[in-house]
Amino acid sequence: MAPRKGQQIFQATLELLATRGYEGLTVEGVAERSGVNKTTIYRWWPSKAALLAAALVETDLLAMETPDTGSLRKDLEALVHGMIALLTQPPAADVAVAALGAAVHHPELATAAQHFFADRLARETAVFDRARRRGELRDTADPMLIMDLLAGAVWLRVVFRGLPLDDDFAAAAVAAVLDGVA
Amino acid sequence: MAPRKGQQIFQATLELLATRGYEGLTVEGVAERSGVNKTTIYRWWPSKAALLAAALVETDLLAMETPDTGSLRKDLEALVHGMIALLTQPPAADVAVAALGAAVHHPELATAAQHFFADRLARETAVFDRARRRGELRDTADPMLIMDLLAGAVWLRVVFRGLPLDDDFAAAAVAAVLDGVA
Amino acid sequence: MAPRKGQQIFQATLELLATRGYEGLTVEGVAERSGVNKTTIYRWWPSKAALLAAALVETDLLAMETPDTGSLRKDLEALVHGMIALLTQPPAADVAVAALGAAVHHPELATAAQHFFADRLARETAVFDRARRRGELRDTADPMLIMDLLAGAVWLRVVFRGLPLDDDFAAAAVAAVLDGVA
Amino acid sequence: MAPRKGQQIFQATLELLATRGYEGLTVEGVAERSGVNKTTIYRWWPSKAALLAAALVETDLLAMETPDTGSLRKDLEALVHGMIALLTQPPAADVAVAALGAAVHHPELATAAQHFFADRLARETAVFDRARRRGELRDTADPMLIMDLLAGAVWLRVVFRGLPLDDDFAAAAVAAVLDGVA
DNA sequence: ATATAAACGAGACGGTACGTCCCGTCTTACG
DNA sequence: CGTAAGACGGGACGTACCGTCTCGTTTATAT
Repeated sequence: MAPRKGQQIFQATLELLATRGYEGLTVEGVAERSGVNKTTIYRWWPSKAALLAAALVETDLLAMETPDTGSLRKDLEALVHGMIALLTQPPAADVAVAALGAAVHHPELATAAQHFFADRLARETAVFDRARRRGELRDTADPMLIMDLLAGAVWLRVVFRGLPLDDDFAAAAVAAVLDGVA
Repeated sequence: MAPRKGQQIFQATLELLATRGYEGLTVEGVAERSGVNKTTIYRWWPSKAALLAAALVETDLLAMETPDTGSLRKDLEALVHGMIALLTQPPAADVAVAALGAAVHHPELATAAQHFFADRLARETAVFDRARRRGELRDTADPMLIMDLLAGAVWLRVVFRGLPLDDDFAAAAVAAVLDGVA
Repeated sequence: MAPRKGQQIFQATLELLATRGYEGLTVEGVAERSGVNKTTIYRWWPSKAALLAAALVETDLLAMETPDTGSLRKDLEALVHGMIALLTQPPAADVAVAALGAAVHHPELATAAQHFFADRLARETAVFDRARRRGELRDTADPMLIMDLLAGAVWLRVVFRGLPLDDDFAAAAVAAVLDGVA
Repeated sequence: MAPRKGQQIFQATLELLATRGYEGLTVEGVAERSGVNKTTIYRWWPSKAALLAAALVETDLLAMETPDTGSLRKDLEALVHGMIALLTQPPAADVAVAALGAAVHHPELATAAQHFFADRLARETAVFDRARRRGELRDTADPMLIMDLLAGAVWLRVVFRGLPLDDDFAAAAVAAVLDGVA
């Protein structure tokens, strides 16, 4: 259940998204770039957002690695690092930021975003499980909350505040959450 | 330096944004709704994003109150509460989420978002100053970091995960940051 | 040399022509309505016009009766009557007018129209032969011319002038041609 | 109330109609050929048929001359001649036949056709008035009927029978109507 | 009865044109 | 003489059919 040139279409979709942004991503542009007729795209996906969501599912551009350094602090710093890279290092950042930004406005992409974060959390759980076994984490600690604090801060800093993030930020953020600020 | 029907234009802009979303917000729609010619809008603002940025500056829909409960924890919980309300309670939420979402794609709005968060931080600073005076906060604690962790988590939960947030979340998030999870 | 569901196809063709007009008659519509795949239609007829031409050949919706009242005048009036009915009484009129109108633009249908009128003329010849035997017609009179004058007038009135035609018109037209107006 | 390049649009419309037929007449084609954007055409005319109707009203390609030879027979022969020319001599014939053929299917064009024939009849009336004054016409003779017989026969012969028409036809047709065939 | 060929259905595709929406610019008339 | 109405070129939208193609699956007939 996929068009014959599905890969070209997805690739063109992500390329256009990365280079021209979400509003510059047009079905006509994708069609031209992927050597497919516009009709074919509409035959398979009802909207630009649905097409992009499908392309995002297929790509491994946004894949994450699950760190396992032996220390929760280091693992979390690595995760924050990965998040920073995801939102700042081209070409993944162009895709990730634009797609997450568009998810605000489009249900199909919102769903994709939910899957994206749910999938990440599933992998991150391993980190917390190991930490808990090592006694590095309180029993009451909530992994989703911790990751949302950290990842949310990265998003806010990078996208909303437009500030650059360095290694120190990762360390400081992780420290704040692990050790508290009071 | 403002058109005669500036208020109607801004109001129409925010109404359209709230009801139809960012993509449904069109210059033509604003013109029609505010009884002004499209040309007039283009004379004063170069783009939809700039118009919206201006409208956001003028509105008090997104204003915040600075809590002063006598306790940092309570103050932070109140701030998180406010953030949750901002992103979930209509009509402010429709405007705030759409505008912040669009800021990802549009420089003018990104600038507005930066001002928005800078302005909030300036007010929040009072909370931290008081807390520091009361000895509720380490000297090394970074207010901006703390607020980014908390506000970022709210954004991520509400917008990217699509999850509802309640009072417990505010308390838990503040506790994590204040007390640490290790 | 006909598809298995030929009758359904022809019926669907004429139905669509009658209800939606020539432009609303589409191969896809015929395929759907007749429970046949679009490919099958294209296997047998090269175009919409060819399909319609074939359907018209098969139908007896446009058949005529040859009058024989014993009087040329009465016979001609009956023929004019039949022509009026053909162009004004549904459902035949919907098909006949649309098909003849389309014949202007499409060679296949033009050929069908020529056959249609040639066939009618062959039958009408009997009327004139009898009249000539009865001495009701000059030797020099040209049956085709007479019929073209009468039938042409009906077409022009009904289709181009959009006027309703009644019995008096038939009588007056026949009188003009039989008796002259000078 | 007309677009700035109205003349170019009308000209392109009639050219395309003449060269490519009614179905080959496309709004996009007219737009391109007349150096106008498609949007502009839709701004002024709701459909292809309406555009064509407007173009036909403006053109003098289909204008007729009113003969005045001093004899009804000659005048009528001249009128039939003109009708034959209108339906057979390019470029007028391409436009006239296609437009009248399309009038069968489109209300706007049907209206235009009615005006066209009504206008012709108004001019032809002069011929009949003169003839009546000269005593060449019975008092009961109906000009519209006479013209419909003659013009209808020309249409039927040329378009539906696909036969060539010569001077003899004009003479014979006029003779039949003036003198009768009985 | 069964092979075999014709006919068919399913459905993807490139393509053209449709008619619409909105963009941002430009012309023009008027107050 | 500047402002505002609105006409304009332009790009993309999403849709409808077109006519073509490939590929299995019936369905009849002719051994």
